[in-house]
Amino acid sequence: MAATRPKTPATPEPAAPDRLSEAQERFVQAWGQMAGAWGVTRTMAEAHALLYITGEPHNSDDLMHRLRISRGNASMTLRALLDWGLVTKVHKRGDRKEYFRAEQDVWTVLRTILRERAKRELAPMLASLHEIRDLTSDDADTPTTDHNARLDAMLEFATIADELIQRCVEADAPTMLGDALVGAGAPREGPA
Amino acid sequence: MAATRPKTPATPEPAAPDRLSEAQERFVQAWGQMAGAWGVTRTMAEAHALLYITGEPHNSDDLMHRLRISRGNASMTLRALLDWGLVTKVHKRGDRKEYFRAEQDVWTVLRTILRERAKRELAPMLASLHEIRDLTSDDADTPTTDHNARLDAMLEFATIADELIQRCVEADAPTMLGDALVGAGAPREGPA
DNA sequence: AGATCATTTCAGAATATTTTGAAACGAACC
DNA sequence: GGTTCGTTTCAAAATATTCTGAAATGATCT
Repeated sequence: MAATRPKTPATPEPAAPDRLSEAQERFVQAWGQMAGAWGVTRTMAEAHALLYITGEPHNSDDLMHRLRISRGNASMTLRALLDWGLVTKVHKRGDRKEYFRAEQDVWTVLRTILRERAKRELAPMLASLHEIRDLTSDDADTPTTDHNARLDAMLEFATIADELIQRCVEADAPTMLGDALVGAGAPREGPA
Repeated sequence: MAATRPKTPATPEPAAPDRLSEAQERFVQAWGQMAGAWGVTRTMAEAHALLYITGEPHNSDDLMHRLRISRGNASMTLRALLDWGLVTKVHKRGDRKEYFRAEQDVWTVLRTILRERAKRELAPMLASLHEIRDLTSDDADTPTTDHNARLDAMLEFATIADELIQRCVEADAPTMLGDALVGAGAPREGPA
């Protein structure tokens, strides 16, 4: 029965390279589904996933073919990833093309994403909250005191979140979870 | 000069209710911009913001008018918020309409969002990663060892994130930042 | 300079997401 | 039973987002 080329129609045991490719492909897909969670487009996430899981630098053409996207899209996607700081340029001797490599440490990737999202989303939010708070700050009317309390709660929340992220961003990989998150300004009650 | 009704054409000092309305409106807008960060639609975020900042229960009609959305949209949005657990139903005596109130504690809101997103996004991701890992688990080929290492790093990362979120979700508000985040399984190197 | 190859740009096309509005449904009253 | 008022549903419309592809730009070589 068992032969070097079995006639079994349904793939019985794919060769190692095939399994690797399939694993890579599925990883790219899975990571692409998380795109929303990271606040990037699906293609950005897929491109990043490909660069991460292969570990190798790739150029625009590689992306075009493996992700089946247009040249323009590949260019824009890589530029956006560069802008986020999720990939870096790599030059290859004797090759005119530009290559891109993804950061290989997952904790650094997380810190990069936290930093960018805090900058792009949290900071403007904090600014808005402060402005809004000023609208009713000098008002002693009863109807606004409740409103102000709610606004202040949100403001404190956003501020703590900002500080927490700041700590994570500044920490180095191994201490991130340990040191960075401790004593981040939790709203503790008693003093002693 | 100063009179009970000054003639100045450009609004010099809006009455307190006006400033309150404006503050509410701007808060709703600001919160709506964070919609992407929470993984909900802009309208869901705006509706939640309105219910939060006013502190009062509102019905479908209130939402329609204050948010200028259709009846159908208001219904779907409220149902989605209920589904997320971000609002609760409130019944008013002698009123057929259903009212909805937003959770007032911001840390509880955060925990709710973390719980839902972990369930909807992280859990499927973890499942996928395990499946993918199995594709090349029994493979001793050199090309797959690097791949497996990267996949394992990602798997460990996602697992820790899941545990961390779990702790936050289970913690009660005041201890969330303090106790929940400490000792969450950080990848420490040396033992001593 | 001119030739060649890589990259960027961006208006229009393709997709995906969100919203509408009217009809169907349901629940509370008479 | 029927009527009224409120809610839900969902196909079609409106919007928003992402992608394409070809032309423009830039970069490197002879």
